[in-house]
This record gives sequence, C-alpha cells and structure tokens, in this order.
Amino acid sequence: MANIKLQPPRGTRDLIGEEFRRHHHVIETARRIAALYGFEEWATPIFEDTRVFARGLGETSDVVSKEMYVFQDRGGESVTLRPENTAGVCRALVSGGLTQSLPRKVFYAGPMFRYERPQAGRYRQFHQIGAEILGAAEPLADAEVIACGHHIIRELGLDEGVVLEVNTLGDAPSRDAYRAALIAHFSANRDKLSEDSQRRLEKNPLRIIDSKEAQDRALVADAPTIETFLTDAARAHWDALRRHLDGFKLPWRENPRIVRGLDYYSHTAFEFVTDRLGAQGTVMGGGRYDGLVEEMGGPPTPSVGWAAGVERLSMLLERGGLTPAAPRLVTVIPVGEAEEGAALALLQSLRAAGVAAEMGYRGNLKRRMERANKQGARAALILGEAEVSRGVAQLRDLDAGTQAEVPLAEVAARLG
RNA sequence: GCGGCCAUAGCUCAGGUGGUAGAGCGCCAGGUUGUGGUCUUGGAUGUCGCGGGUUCGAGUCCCGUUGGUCGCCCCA
Repeated sequence: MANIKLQPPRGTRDLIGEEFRRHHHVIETARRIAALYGFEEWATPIFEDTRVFARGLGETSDVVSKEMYVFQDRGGESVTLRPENTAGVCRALVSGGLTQSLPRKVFYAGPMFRYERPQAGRYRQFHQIGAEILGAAEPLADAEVIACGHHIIRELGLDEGVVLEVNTLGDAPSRDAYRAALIAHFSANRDKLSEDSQRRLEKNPLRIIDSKEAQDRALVADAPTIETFLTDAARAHWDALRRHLDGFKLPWRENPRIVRGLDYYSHTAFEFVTDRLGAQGTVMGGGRYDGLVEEMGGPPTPSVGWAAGVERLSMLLERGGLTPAAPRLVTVIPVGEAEEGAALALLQSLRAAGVAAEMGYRGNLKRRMERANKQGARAALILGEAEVSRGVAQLRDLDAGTQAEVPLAEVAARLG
C-alpha cells in the first residue's frame, strides 16, 4: 500500500451507511410528495456555460463573485459547476422551447458546488432538492410551492423544529424606493454601523436589515420597513399570498428581515428555519423570480420556487433520532459444500418472491451465524444434509431465537 | 476571503512540569463433533496528520503546512 493517505477533497464527504440512508430518505420523500403536487422531475447538467450563473444570479452576488467553481474546458469554453439549480432549470426551459406550454411545475434533486469554507451544514459539494413553478404570476403559485415544501418537511417528521417565515421584497419600483430610503437612513448614522454593514451600505443595503451585529440592531430597529414603499400591485400580491397561506392551513410568521442573497428575487421571499443547526439555520429557502427566464433569453416568465439543503435536513433527521433503519435480510446458510447447490436454489427462489436475501461466501456454520447476526439479519435458513434430503430448511428467527423446520416450498411465504 | 479550537490504533479517547506509546469498543483465532446475540482465553494493528526547528532526547515545546471542527461573510 502506498503511504499516502487519500481523503475526500475538502468540503466533500462520502455518504455511507446511516448517512446515505438519511440522505436518500430525504430525496425519496421529497420526490414522492412533489409528485402529489403535480411536479415533474427534471435533471439538468451539473455544469453549465458560466454565463448561465453569472447573468442569472447577479455578477456581484457572493455566489458568483467568490464561490463558483469556474474552469476552462479543453475547448476553451468557460464552464461552471452549478452552485444552484434554478438558473439551470430556467435555461433548460428556454433551450427546450418549453415556454410554449406554461405553467410548468418542476422538481429536481442533485449535487451543487460552492467553493467556500466548510462548516456545520455547509459543504463544497452539497445536495439540494428544489421545486419551481414556471410561468405563473399568481400569488397562489407562491403559496402552493410553499405548501409543497412544508408538506415535505412535515412528512420527514421535522415540522416541530422548523418554522416558516415569509416576507415580501416588493417589485422593482417598490424595492428601488425602499433601497433609497434605507440608504438615506443608514447613511445618516454611517459611523455607528458595523464594519460589515458599512460595506453593505455600498453593495446591498437590504442586507443591513439582516445583520447579526448588536450595534446594527439598534439602527435597524427604527429603520423604515418595506411596507410603506410597496406599490399597489406589490401590496396586492403580498396580501393575496398571506391569504392563500392561510387557505392552505400553513403555520407561518412574517419576518421582515428575510433578504435573499441572489439578485433574481422579487415579491415573495421565504425561509424554513431551525435553531437546531448552529449557524446554518435555513433549511429551505426561496422566493419569486420574475426576471430570470428573460435573462436566459426567454419570454417574460414569472416564476417562484425554493431549494432545500439535503445535508441540513439530513442532520435534523439524525438529531431527531429519525435515521431510517437499514434493511434486514434473510441469510441462507448451507452447512457444508454439499448443500451449496440447494442453498443457491433457495436463495434465488426467495429473491424471486421479493424477499431480500443473501448468502455468505465462506466460513462454517458458526461463522456464518455470527456474521448474519452482526449484519442484523432477521432470519437464517439453515440447510444441512438431513434438511436437503427431506426438502426442508431450518428457519431460525434471529430476534426471538426460535427455530422451526419448514418445507422449502413454503419458506418464501413464511418470510413474506 | 477572515478568526477560535483540534489532529495518538478501524472507532471513541487516556497519555501532570519533554525520556523512544495505552484503554474500551471493534477485528482475528480458540473454548473439539451442524447454530448467532451473553461469557471466556489468546492475538494482530500505530513512521503519535505532514514538514521543519529547539533539545543529549519530543506524542508532549516552537514555526509552517494539510485536514477537521466551530464561528464571520454569505448561503441550502
């Protein structure tokens, strides 16, 4: 063996055993629930032309400016490992000419990549599930996509530790007016702001609202809220959304401090947050993005959606003691080589009947029993010379420790 | 991109003020003839993350580096 110690690249990890089962459970549950809401699943490429993200997410957003895995392929094209999938879905909608048949509901699941410092609930390769409703300007679409997300969280058994918070970012005119008001408010007290927030004042004043710094909080407390700057259309959308959330019977609360990081959001912004994951409290987040499809070269296509972090949901499952159990097999054990043929036949008949079963490759009866126990098998089927000659097997229940002789023809039915 | 803490067997961790490594679990083999989970006997395993430095001598001190972890920024 070479003496170099190979490890997964920084910020990536192997999903094995319990971790894989949790991960898989999250995705399968989401897939099943999304289907109930009429979402169809898409799979878009894991890397795209860099422009898809640079244009879609906003050149100045952190994701684009410092977190993208960008590289030149052998043909000299600049490609990027997707840091999120909404831009890719919009690009696919346009590429495939699907803007002819709207609205469409899309679900996806897969790995995303962001070059950042790993910490709790944050990885360089992480996984997201997501749902998008493309081509629907109605607030009802916002509410339904949120209802779907909530349903998934509830189905996973995580709704107790997770709360839904919603906010409105308004439309462009509302936001511009609000932004100007915030700049005016904070500029007057510029020297009282934290260093980070002074920088935000230049780059993204809305972010100051969301600051964790104590010194900022005081100024934020008497800062204007967007409420007073909403246009009639934006207000109507916001009112209708809240009405529909109640219509769906969702528990939610307003949080005027929700500011989403990507440039494409407008109107609705929401997050499902938890206090059980340390600094990474957002488990699912999304909002409305009415201009993104146009950025991809398509027609105006108002849309709304969310993405959820599979690792974060998975961590909540772990902490809640909700890790799915490993499947339990039936183990076939031939006592000696002479019984191997009969054992293989029995093994395949079990599998054909839909009973998960396996047979060890080596070892005497005792070793095979030990192994079956260690693997968590639910039953062992022992075949010795006497059993084979009489067409039966010893069926041992490994939990109860009871054992009975069963005709081979009836074994599968007994284990079904 | 910035900061705190950490890095010893497969895993969880002990190893006062520096003197060439230990436990539990796990793993392997037994406790005679076709039966696991309990019990019992014995056994293997580490270039103490990596690279320098101080020292007669470093797992133990110093520097660097890589990785992990937690936090900031930002985000799922």
